[in-house]
Amino acid sequence: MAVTSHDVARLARVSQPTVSRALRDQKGVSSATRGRVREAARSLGYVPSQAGRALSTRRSRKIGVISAELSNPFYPALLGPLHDALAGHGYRTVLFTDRGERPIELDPLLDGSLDGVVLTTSERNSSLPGELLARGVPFVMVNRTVDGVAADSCVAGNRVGATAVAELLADLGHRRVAAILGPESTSTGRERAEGFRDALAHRGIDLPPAWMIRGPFDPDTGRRGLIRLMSTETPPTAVFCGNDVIALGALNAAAALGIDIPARLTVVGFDDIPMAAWEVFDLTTVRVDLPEMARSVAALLVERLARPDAPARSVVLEPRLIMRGTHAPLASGPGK
Amino acid sequence: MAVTSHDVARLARVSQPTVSRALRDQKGVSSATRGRVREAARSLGYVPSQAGRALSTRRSRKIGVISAELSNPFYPALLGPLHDALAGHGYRTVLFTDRGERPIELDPLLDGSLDGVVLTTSERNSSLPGELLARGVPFVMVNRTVDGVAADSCVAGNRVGATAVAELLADLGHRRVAAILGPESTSTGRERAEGFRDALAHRGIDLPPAWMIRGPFDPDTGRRGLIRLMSTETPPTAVFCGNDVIALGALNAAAALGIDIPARLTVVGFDDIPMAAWEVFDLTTVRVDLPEMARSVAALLVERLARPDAPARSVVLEPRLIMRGTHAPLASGPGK
DNA sequence: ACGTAGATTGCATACGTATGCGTGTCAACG
DNA sequence: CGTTGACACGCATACGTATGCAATCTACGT
Repeated sequence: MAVTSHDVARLARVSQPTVSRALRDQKGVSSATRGRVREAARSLGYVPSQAGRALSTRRSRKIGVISAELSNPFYPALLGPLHDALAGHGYRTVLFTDRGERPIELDPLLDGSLDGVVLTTSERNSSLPGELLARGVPFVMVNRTVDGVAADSCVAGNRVGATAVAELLADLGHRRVAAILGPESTSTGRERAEGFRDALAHRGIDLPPAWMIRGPFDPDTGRRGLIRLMSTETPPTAVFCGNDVIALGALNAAAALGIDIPARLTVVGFDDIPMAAWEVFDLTTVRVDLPEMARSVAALLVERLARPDAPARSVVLEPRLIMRGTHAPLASGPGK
Repeated sequence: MAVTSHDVARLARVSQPTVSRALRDQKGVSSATRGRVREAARSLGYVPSQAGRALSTRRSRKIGVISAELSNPFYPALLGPLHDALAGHGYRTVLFTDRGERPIELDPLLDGSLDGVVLTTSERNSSLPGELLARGVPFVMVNRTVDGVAADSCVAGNRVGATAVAELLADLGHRRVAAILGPESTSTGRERAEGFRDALAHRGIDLPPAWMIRGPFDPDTGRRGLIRLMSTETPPTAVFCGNDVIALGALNAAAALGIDIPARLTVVGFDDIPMAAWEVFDLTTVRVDLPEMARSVAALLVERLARPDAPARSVVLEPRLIMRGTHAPLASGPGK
């Protein structure tokens, strides 16, 4: 049924290897022959089989990317640029979604059908990097890292960013400050939490445990977290969210509760995903340059493929505060 | 470097074909041998090569899914369930993103490395279905269809849904009604537009061309459309949006313009993507059961794979109005 | 004891492409 | 005219798995 290079060879009256060489513009084929082969291939609608090629060359020019579910808007924001960056290096992206439920399926990553892997969802104690390392599968971690694994990675300056937020809130006069954070089991969750708490402490502001709420990086965490925080008698006047997705959830809860933002409550996020700039949110946040992160990851991976035994490298992207509309000075007036 | 079935065979002191049979639980292998092979495979960490398997069986158990960019929230909402539904039938999903710019790359769809394809982004005049048909690649169109191609498809009842919206707006007393619609070049764009216009006409309400704004199914279309509509001297009192993503853009513009929704303007969407239910939007819309659509598509494709020559089938999902907070009766009071 | 059915296993090969190596051709050069 | 070399091309084979078929073995019935 399918057209193979043998069919093309027969039509062009050459051998199959000559077809292979001609179509890939290798030298050793006369231009007359090349023309005949091209024409034959075109007229038959020949498309080289990737399976055959991969088997023969042991390379697929495909990169596996492990992502959380796409319904979490952070991941599309990262994956789009990543897809483009890899394409720029001639690699196709194969997406694997990692719903938390059960561990991700290993076989498709290890069976040699991928030239490399990008990990975006690793928990700090994940065994996946170790597996890949043991199998010799080149990989890069992005956004999150894993404890004690010497591998290429590209992450944001989480502590620096969180510190900047703490400074901002302190400068605005806030003293009753809370946080709705990501899981302790992720590097981003932990580093942003620590950076924020430490920087607040440095400014003499205490962050009581009850005001450090934890949950997955999803809108529901923000929603529930905010409801809990605001239902106490003396609620916080500012909330730092572990990422934008959590912050959007918090803003939704605020809308549901009728809480005026930023007049009554300051909310700050982290990442600056595209939706943060939407007018209904207008979220003050910490920008992580995701396109830059994507480019950086692609470059790291490509170099790793070229030199498998080179020492591991880590790239840290410095984040930047983006001032929008969800922060305000502490209301000094008559208050409530 | 990689472990092959030959390595396993050597260790288990059997032939390679026996390894192949043993690990796939075929009959004709004694349980003693099967045990030895299993153990050998386990101890070597053997993972069968998909490339080799695909080459030999001519099947990959992979389905290609063509989607628009993931930054458009409609697609994650459809792709998540679709991924699950296909997985339920034992198929893996391979994602291809179709940015409008240049036509999608054909070769990876035709080279035999996919058992089937799901099209989500077709323009009405797209040549892709024809190509797939000519090549004998099984495929199903979902959400959108293509003119004059007899192929399996699963779509929403776009005219019915749009009619329901028109009825609602008329019942609420609105007479100055506008629409911000998707591209005429898509079946959804056209059917929703026609259904809406016709149903309005049936109720004696005219939809002047200037109030039928067209654009891609993205937030910016909604944003710009609403700004244009509301900057006339007698703006509409209700706007129907071609899908939820456009509606969200419109709501953002309304927020930016300080337009009170629904008091001053009714906005209705189409699809009921998860974000429509977020409190900050609380969008009244037409629900398309995307999980059901996904299941239906998966079933259609699986049956197509089983019987390639069966007649084409079309499934239409009946939509349902979801009343939330962005619609209201026409303000009968003193008005502005 | 002998034939036979059934179970277990190996042999040979196919799938489609890529590549090392050998062969043939022809022009240029001595 | 013989030699050398470059060039174009084909032959053989490898990549890893699956499968039709033949071979071997076991057990059983007569």
